[in-house]
Amino acid sequence: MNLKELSSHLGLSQTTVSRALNGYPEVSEATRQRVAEAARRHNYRPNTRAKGLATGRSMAVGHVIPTSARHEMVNPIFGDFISGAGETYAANGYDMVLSMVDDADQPQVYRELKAKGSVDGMILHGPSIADARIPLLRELGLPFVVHGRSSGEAQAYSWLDVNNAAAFARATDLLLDLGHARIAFLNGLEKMDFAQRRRNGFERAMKARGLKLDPGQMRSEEMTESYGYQSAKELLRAPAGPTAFLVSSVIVAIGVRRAVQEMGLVLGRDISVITHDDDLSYLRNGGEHPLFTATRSSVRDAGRMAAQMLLDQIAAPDAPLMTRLLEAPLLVGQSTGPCPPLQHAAQ
Amino acid sequence: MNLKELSSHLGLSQTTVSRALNGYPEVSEATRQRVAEAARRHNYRPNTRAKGLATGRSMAVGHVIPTSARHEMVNPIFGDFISGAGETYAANGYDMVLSMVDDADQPQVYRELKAKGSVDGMILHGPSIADARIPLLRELGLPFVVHGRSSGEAQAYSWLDVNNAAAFARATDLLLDLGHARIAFLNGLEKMDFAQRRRNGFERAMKARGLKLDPGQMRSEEMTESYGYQSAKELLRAPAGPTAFLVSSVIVAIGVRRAVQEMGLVLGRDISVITHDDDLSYLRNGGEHPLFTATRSSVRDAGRMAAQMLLDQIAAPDAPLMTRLLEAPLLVGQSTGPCPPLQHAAQ
DNA sequence: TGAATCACTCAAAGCGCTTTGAACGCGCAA
DNA sequence: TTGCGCGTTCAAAGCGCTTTGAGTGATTCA
Repeated sequence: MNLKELSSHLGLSQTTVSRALNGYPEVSEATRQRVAEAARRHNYRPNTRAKGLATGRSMAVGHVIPTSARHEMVNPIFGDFISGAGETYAANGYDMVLSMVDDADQPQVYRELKAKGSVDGMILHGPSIADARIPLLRELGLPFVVHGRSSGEAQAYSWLDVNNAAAFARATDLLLDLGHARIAFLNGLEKMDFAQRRRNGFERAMKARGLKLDPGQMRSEEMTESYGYQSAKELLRAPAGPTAFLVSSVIVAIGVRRAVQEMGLVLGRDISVITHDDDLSYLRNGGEHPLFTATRSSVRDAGRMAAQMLLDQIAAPDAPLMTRLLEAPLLVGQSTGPCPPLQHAAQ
Repeated sequence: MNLKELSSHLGLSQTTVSRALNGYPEVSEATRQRVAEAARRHNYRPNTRAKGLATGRSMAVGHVIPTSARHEMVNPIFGDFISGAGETYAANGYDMVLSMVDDADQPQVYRELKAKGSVDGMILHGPSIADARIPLLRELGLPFVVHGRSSGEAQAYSWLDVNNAAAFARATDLLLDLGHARIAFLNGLEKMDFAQRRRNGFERAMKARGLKLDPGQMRSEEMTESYGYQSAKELLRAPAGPTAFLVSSVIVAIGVRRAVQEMGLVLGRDISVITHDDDLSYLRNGGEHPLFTATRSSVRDAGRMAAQMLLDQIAAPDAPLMTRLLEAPLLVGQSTGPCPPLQHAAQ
């Protein structure tokens, strides 16, 4: 069922039918009703491609998800982020087109999406320090919103980010307040901007108390369970190992917990752990009394908001750029406690 | 840069340029070179919508991901599945359009994608028993491939599935061989077809040894960490609790592990656990000597394959339907051992 | 009464591409 | 010389929609 058929059915011109359906004022109310009714009855939906061709808009938003080809790794937060964003798109009649591509191929993909006219705007995921994609998107003239930020980018751009530095500083402060001094820091990959900021937060808090950093207790890797496990195991075995861990994701924290328990230690008593918690649906950390003490920020909400910001920007391209900084509250759970008076037995 | 501009640049007609770029034979080799070169220089990409309108194909594939609105839950395997599928699409010039919608809205979304002509085919995720979406898609006339199967669907359709029944029967057999008799079964939601099949495998293996099923030790829930934790905790506290767990996903198994350890028991000694392992990138279960004994099947590979099956079907709609059953080998890890002679202390 | 206004409707152009059917120029056989 | 076939190129139609600019008939005003 297309416009032509529908309008000949109704004995009206395509113009009138199109206008009736798109809410233009120069159509009598009676006709509009008649048209709407017929459209419903025949389950008529304007063809997206034709509509797009005529209007010059695609009613679609692109998400280019970076994947590490080396590890075949895709960050588990994307599912939830996209699910949140998808809600917003669905509510506004937008489609979401997804490309999952290796870091190296990203610029090419952006160029292509633009040249092919597949999308009206983009969400940029996983920004690194001085991310080259930001100037690229600006040059391409596609509206975009960055999930995260990119230090080193001079010009303004739209972004939505968690206040990672503040959150990790606060978390560090709590550990310090509890008497911990040897704090291991298991960060994400530090070419990622968010990881850099978390590190800054951690270092700032440590230095504020006059503590010096121990590079041997700071790591930076892709955030997997086994990264947490291996690191914790190694660090805890070493003499003068950490009494607390500051960790970048619940998945990594689960690995840390495994190591801790395997060594016969007790979480929250012998070893404290604070993690960032993206509030993933399948990995809920508990509500009132969470398992892990954590800085929490729902990545699904972030998806919803980022999508809305992008749609606003598409609707009003000349409106000023928007930015949004979300605070991540620190929720105390069962994984933190005062620093034990005696050093735990190494090994 | 569009066709018209490009061809006037070259002093050729749009016809010739279009044909040169699409590999038609009636273009001289010299012209083809010249055109290709110019296209490259100007970074020309045919506009997707225009091309789609002219050809009647959209060069896009739809994935409709079911989300449980109630739990804001999206199955964590989708990220990896889609990442695998995305590889295949990218290699073949297809886009992927994603809708994340509540179960209840699914039929409407399929109808709409068809009516709007947004996609040339679909992957159907998370089939339930007698899933109504299968007849719907058939009726709509869209090529589709099901990830999983749907018992109760009479007519043929394309699918790609793991042999869940066999895998879970094999896993159960191993536990029984190790002397376990009280085996708790933490299944996924049993309205899901895969969960039903896993249950069948489990029950078949139990009955084959003349064991009767204990409904009190069989559960069925959305596969979260806390589901595993809560269930294990409750079951292990009860008198005559299980000595082994058969579990539907690594996430759930992690919850079980937490409960086991919290109760002072040792995994692989006091309590055995076998789980299904989708080989998620951020939750690798270890290669040679895995942490969990598991039936393993890479959901990323499944994505790759399902996507290829769909593209084949789009290319040759009249070819016979394809189906593919993947076996999931049982890899022995550290979470299984002989049933302990004495019952472990309850609580 | 005629002109101007208004509310509504329409035919046709155009979005950027593919594809049909026609045309063109050339060499070769008759 | 004509005629044919071949290799190559082209003009134009059409995909399904929006939107411009032009009616049309009824109503109002002078």
